[in-house]
Amino acid sequence: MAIREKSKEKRNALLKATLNLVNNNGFHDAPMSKIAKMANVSPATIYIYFENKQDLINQLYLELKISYTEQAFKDYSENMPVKKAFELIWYNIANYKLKQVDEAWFLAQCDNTTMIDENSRQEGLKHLQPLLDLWEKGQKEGIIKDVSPYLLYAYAINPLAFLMNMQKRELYQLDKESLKQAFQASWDSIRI
Amino acid sequence: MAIREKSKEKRNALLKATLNLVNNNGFHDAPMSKIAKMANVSPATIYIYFENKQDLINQLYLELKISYTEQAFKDYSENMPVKKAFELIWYNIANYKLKQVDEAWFLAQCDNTTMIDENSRQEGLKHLQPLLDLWEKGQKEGIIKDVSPYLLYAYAINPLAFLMNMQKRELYQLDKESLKQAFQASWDSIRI
Amino acid sequence: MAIREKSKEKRNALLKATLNLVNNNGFHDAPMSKIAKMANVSPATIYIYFENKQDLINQLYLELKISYTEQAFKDYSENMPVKKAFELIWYNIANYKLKQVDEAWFLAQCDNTTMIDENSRQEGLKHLQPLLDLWEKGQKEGIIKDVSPYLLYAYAINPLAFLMNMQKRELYQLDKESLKQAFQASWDSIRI
Amino acid sequence: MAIREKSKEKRNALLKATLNLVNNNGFHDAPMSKIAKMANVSPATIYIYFENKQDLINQLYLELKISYTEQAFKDYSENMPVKKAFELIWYNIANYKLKQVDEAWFLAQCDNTTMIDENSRQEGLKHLQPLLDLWEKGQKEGIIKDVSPYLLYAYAINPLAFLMNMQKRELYQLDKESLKQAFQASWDSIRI
DNA sequence: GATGAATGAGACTTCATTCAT
DNA sequence: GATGAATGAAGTCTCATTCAT
Repeated sequence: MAIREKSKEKRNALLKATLNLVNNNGFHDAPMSKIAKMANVSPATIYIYFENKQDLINQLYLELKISYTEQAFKDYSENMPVKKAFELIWYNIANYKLKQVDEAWFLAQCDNTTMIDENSRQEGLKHLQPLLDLWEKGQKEGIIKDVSPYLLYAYAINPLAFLMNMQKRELYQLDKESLKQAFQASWDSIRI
Repeated sequence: MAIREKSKEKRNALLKATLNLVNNNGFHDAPMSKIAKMANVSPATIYIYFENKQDLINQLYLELKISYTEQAFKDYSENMPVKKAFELIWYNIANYKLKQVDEAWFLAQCDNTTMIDENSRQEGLKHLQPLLDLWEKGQKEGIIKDVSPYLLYAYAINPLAFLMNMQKRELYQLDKESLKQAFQASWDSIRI
Repeated sequence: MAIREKSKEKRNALLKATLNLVNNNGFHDAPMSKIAKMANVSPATIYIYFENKQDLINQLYLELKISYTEQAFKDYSENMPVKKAFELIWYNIANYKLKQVDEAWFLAQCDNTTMIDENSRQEGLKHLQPLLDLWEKGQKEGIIKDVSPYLLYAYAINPLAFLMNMQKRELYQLDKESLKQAFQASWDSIRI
Repeated sequence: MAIREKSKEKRNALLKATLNLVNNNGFHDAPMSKIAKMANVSPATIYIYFENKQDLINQLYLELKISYTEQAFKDYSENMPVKKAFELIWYNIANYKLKQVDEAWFLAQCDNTTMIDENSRQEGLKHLQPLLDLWEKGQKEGIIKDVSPYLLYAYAINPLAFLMNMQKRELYQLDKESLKQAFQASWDSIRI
């Protein structure tokens, strides 16, 4: 009665292969056949783990988004002082984008593209709530500008994506010093 | 000349159709046949005006990029005071992204994707030189932080792309007041 | 014996599932996986009971054909008078087609299609021999037209398949009265 | 401005190839690739002439059905006496089934199968109306049994399909004499 | 015996591009 | 220059069957 079980390994290999191919070749030219080959399975096997290509992409997106936000709020607790807390989260995010370049790059592509279902996108957004809460707290304390959280995000967090992009293209080097500069800019843009 | 005019019309119709289809359906699912249909020409006709699909996309990208930077430096002259000049350029860019949403959205997709040749991308970057020069001037005058122009761009300009994205998704409204807030954040992040 | 019983159950479930799927979806779109699911077994299990898909279909066909002819000759004995005997058999067949619509419909599909091996088809034909013998007897007695048994079958029996077909499509209603009419037509067509 | 036009020839070659393949191999195992090869075109070409496989089958069905009924009513005029008229139509149909064996066999498959859309089937039925009208006339004149036209069709016409089937399997030979016998049986079954 | 995972072959269909007019 | 037909190559996905437990 013991049978082969769906292996987490294979699933992960497929997700990883998808990530690599989409990153290097774009969503177009990341055919299922190549994904299968890269993951060392038959094309048909993909459909045991995922409903179809869209589902594969969606699941990858969600999984990465979750891992991303997990990292973002590592060591964070709600009763830290606002600036300290922001700094922590900011560096967490920066580190994620620096160390998990491929994952970050994939997420950026999804956010600027029609690749992802609106549903999955919505789902992915939810996980940032604690940061929004933190900003609200900061606004109440008179530390942070009283503007839309979207504006805050645009200046405090999103520029990291651009910098990472430039680094990936070897136009810019994100070292310790420039990280400090970047953080300073982020903070200056949102603090009162 | 009548013929040349007519040709220009067809070429433009093709570029416009491409823009629309890529924006709405993504680069995948923007087949040449649909582009042709939308531009009211035969698929074969596309190949009179463009070498192939990649060339079509590249040319569209460059054309938009040029129009974008033209707008960006409208009314700008090198001997304006730095902050005034920056404000002018910033609002020029903001207006472009607000009014030519589709064009701006297409450019954003290109910048976060493998759609475009590295060549064309380089080519597109050149046109921003005057802004870089302005920043350098500001740095010499001690008005602007002494950091990489990429960092300055990441904070001063790039956030607009994010805000526009949110506005397109109807999550955020870019009105006069919020534009003012955005400009303030931009300026705060790069000024000394 | 418990095991053998259980096995018989599974085999029957598979045959039944095949019947249903082929009837509703057609031979195409009756994949082994769906058959398995409908019979609540694993796809692999099918291959314990049947050699392959063709074998499954063939066996189903033969089984139904046997059950069909069993019904056809229920209560029949060779020394009944010809017309009485024919009436008995005719109504037996009619009842089968009326009550076991699905089975009858499946058989009709097989008889008009490449689904079935020529072998199995031959095998299925054999079981009608008693009817042919009856006709021969009737011919000798000068009651039934002296023509090929195929012709007799075409007029005496086969029309029931068409009527059943129409009934299945809800274009025609086979009630007591119309059965009587049909029998009369059958008899008129073959009697001298 | 003159361009290649969709050729009737190619369309016909495709329909013919489909007919042959479906007849010989069944609807399953009549893949588009084989159809294309048999018609000497590229698989992609099929989709210029037909929307998809279902459409190809549907169109083939309708075309054959029309040609079938055209033949059926050849030389027929409404003011012929009932029996003469019936005989004419009956022989027209018989001849069609004898001479256009493949076409007739394909139609029979469609009528006993899920291959065809219910829509196309309905469409195909319409064309038999004149025969129904003839029967109604015969009933008013007291020549033909006062029963449902479906019953009349089942006995007067449908047996030909069975006989043709047997002939195709070389179990029965439909020569002049047996045709006469068959017509007699048809007439006996429906006349008063 | 029974199973769910796994798969190679192949199904239908689409696409960028070329052909022939 | 302009076209619609035509196509080879390739894409996504399904299927009958086998594997490994």
